[in-house]
Amino acid sequence: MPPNPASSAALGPADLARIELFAALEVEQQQRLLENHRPLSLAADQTVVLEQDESQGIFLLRSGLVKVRCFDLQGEETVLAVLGPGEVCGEMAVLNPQGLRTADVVTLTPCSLVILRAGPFAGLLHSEPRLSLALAQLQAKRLQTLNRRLRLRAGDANLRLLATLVELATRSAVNAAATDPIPPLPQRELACLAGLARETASRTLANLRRRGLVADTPEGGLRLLNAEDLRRRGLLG
Amino acid sequence: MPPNPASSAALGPADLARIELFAALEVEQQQRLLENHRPLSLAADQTVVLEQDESQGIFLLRSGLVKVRCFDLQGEETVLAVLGPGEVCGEMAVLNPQGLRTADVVTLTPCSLVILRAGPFAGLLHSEPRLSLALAQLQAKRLQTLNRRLRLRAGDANLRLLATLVELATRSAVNAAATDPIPPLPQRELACLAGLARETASRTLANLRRRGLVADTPEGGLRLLNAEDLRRRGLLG
DNA sequence: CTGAAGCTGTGATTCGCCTCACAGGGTCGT
DNA sequence: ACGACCCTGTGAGGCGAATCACAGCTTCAG
Repeated sequence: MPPNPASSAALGPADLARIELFAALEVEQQQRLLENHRPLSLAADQTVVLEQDESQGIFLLRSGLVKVRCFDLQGEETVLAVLGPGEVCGEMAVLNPQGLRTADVVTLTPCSLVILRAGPFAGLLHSEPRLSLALAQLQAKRLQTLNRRLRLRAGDANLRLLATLVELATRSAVNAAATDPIPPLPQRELACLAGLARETASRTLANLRRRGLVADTPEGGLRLLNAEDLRRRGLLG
Repeated sequence: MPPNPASSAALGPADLARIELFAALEVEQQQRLLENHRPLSLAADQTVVLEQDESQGIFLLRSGLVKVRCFDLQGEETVLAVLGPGEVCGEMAVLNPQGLRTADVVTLTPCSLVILRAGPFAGLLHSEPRLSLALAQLQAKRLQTLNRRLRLRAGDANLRLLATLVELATRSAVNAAATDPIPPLPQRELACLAGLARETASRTLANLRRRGLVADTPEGGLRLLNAEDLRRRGLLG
């Protein structure tokens, strides 16, 4: 599928400046990172990068949601992160000496993204402390959200599903709130994100609807209704 | 308790060179980091840093094991990481703009560690790409082990306990193998690390002993016996 | 129209772990 | 020596989620 012309047009330093990782760089440096960039548009449920893939490249997500996942030996899928507009992935493969991918990235919704060449990025990483420091800070943030994820795995089905919905809502747009709408996703996907069986997700969701904590949107998605309840559960902030 | 003179003596650049995070630095830079460092010796089960503590400082672990943990709203403890000799902690608080600690650090065994001043470290971070890059790489490694931890939470009690024992064994010394001995820890602690009830840890451990996968050491600790079995379960590498 | 395939809801059953309860054996202070 | 305390092992019961099974619904291709 050819890239969407509307989304690939006019990509410039202004786009990078909006991305935390690159915000501190000089315009000229941002220009260099943008050399030979390639736009990429994908439908939902498409693989962006494969584990063990050696293809180098930094992915900027312009719109849509993706999940970062891996499989254990029994074929069980574990979701490591959900990324939304303005976020970056693929930067860990550049840090890794072997340059191997350590996880899959798969679209949850239709996505528009941009691939930057890894070479200039890696080069700049060695010469520009602002970039490597920003990267370390990005990783620190990733560690924080992963910590949160780990904590939530101890909770029951309600908590886990709510936490998943909060994550989806807050990442579905830049500066999104927990009560912003969540794009339509199959229950199978929600269950997988929450680490639950599909049937349990269905029952739990029905439960949340009955309690007035979640409602369906006209578009077929979901919306969290009770921010106060979420705060009480420690799912905000 | 005063610091152990034997362990606090003669700390110099050679010590830092053995620590991945600082290995790439010039000797002169290492010297600067060591200015005003303080040694610290702790018994088992002592708190090193408190969550929300604003005290700045980088901790180098010279010997012993510590756990990094946090609590959720229900008072449940979640262990985020286990660190051993040669590892560093506290560096995330320097990256964090507010400088707040995001987790507790508690000793599992008697520990000898060194506290570096945060100021010089933070300064060097902004001027020396080798340091900030090494930090990003350290964070990347942390993310990897946290990913593994998250995956294992999906497994059953046997897998989780074995994974915990592997982690303890491999971190109990520099370059330790999974079949190296694990220092004595109360079952309560093992259970907490594995995310299990104490009784379940006891029963599961009995099970592993019966199957010849684990044995007690004369010192009161444990030792993993069957590396092949661990490999089959995806707990090595 | 019709059948295939995917999604959702729901019951019934099973299984694993948590919880409660308790007993025996160390260690320590007094 | 004695109790207080913590550690370990083990039994019994209950609960929550996975699993199995299926029915109604939509979508879509032929």
